[in-house]
Amino acid sequence: MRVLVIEDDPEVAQFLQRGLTAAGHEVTVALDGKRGLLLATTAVHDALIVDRMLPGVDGLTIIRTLRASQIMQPVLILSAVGELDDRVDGLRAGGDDYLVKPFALAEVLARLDALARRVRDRADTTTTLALADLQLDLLRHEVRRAGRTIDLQPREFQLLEFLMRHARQVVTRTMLLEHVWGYHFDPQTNVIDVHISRLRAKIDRDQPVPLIHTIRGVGYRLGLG
Amino acid sequence: MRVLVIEDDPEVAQFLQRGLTAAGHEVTVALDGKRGLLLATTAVHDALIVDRMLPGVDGLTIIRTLRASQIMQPVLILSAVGELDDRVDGLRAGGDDYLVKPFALAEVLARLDALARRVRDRADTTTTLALADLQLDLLRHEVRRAGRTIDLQPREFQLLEFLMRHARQVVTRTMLLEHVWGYHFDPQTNVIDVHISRLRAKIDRDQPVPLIHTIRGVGYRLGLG
DNA sequence: CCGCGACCTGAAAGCAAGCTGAAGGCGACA
DNA sequence: TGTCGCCTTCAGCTTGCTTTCAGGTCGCGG
Repeated sequence: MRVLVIEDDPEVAQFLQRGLTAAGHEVTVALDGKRGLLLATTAVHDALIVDRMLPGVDGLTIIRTLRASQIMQPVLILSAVGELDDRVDGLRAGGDDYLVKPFALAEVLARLDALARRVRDRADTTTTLALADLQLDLLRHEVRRAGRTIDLQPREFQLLEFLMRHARQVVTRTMLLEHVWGYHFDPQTNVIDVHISRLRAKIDRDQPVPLIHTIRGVGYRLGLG
Repeated sequence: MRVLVIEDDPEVAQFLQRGLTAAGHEVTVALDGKRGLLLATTAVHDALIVDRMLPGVDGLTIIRTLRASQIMQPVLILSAVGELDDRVDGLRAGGDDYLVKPFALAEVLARLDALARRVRDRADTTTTLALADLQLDLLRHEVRRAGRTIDLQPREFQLLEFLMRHARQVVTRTMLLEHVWGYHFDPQTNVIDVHISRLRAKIDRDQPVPLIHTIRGVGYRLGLG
């Protein structure tokens, strides 16, 4: 699991990083809210651990901002306060679970597992695909990037859907021809290039971070980096 | 009201059974989770009262299982714990209300009434569908847009009803053929186009905002934007 | 009980718009 | 410097919209 930890106390941050890494997770740490928000919106994570009190951008503000951008990764809130009212605020802001300092590493891992399980259950009714700030709603047949709705042609939609279903993987031209076009041969034209180009113009143009990457000689990859 | 009580403590169970029966309800008691789940899925009840902590199958698990099977009877959760985390978990699992032990009989009855009322309200609104300024009254068989009554042919009414029941979602041609026409094959004609056209003429013509949208190559979507 | 007419439905045809894919020239990466 | 990929243009074709027409059904009146 790729976990983003947003925590200003370097001691706690390191404790989490070590513990989670030891448990087999991939951990990114942000030491302030601003940086955390940036990472949360631009990089892909399976879960977030966010401190309630942060210098600069407050933890709850981060969560609200993310939820407003339809980023629905599970969030585990950390708090030194532990008062009930605070808990309610946190959960109301869109947090999924709450943990009061001091906490045992085992508890963090347990709650993280619980969150992941819940997300997996939710994913059974796969009606929407998401990657960073890009999301595709199959039921509504709607694509959004950074909150803005994007109109796609049928072929473009199919193409993007396939890319999103194989997010972060390299997708070869042959795979695309087979699954998006239904061709089982090479049409000897540049259809794919053309549609990737059109998709880029709609998805990546005017965006700070491109999501469609060319792997020269191989194919394409949808993702960050 | 037919109430199913799932509670392992025989004292509490008997207390509830007596109290509810005296108040005119029909009560079934299950003393463990397994038996409770069986009764909940096989017999008809108007409401459930479920203990949070149960030997065998946990109370929250019962609720989740029921909700997953689309059993939407109102559930009142009982808990000896009374901590906030627990409440949140319970409500998130699909419970409708929460009661902390020890409780007064009057309170149980009051909450049960509240739940029943909520369900009744929910059922009332089922006779009418609405989207933006368009509304469809199933009982009166009447359609209004922006306050003006609109005459629809039977087939047009069926079509609109189906679209409204799937508002904001894409409805494919196949779905329409199956559910509005009852065809399980492609009639190879443009019936759908024709009726959509007629419906548009009545619903969307002379309106500033169209509600019926074409998703090229897929179907149609009723909604704004 | 039969016949007429209004109305509803679904098929077909013509039309318009929108989408797709082929080709060519340009740019970038190795 | 050569190869691979990108972008634009354009023509053809698919898709969907609208109108017209004919068959069928229901209700009413003779």
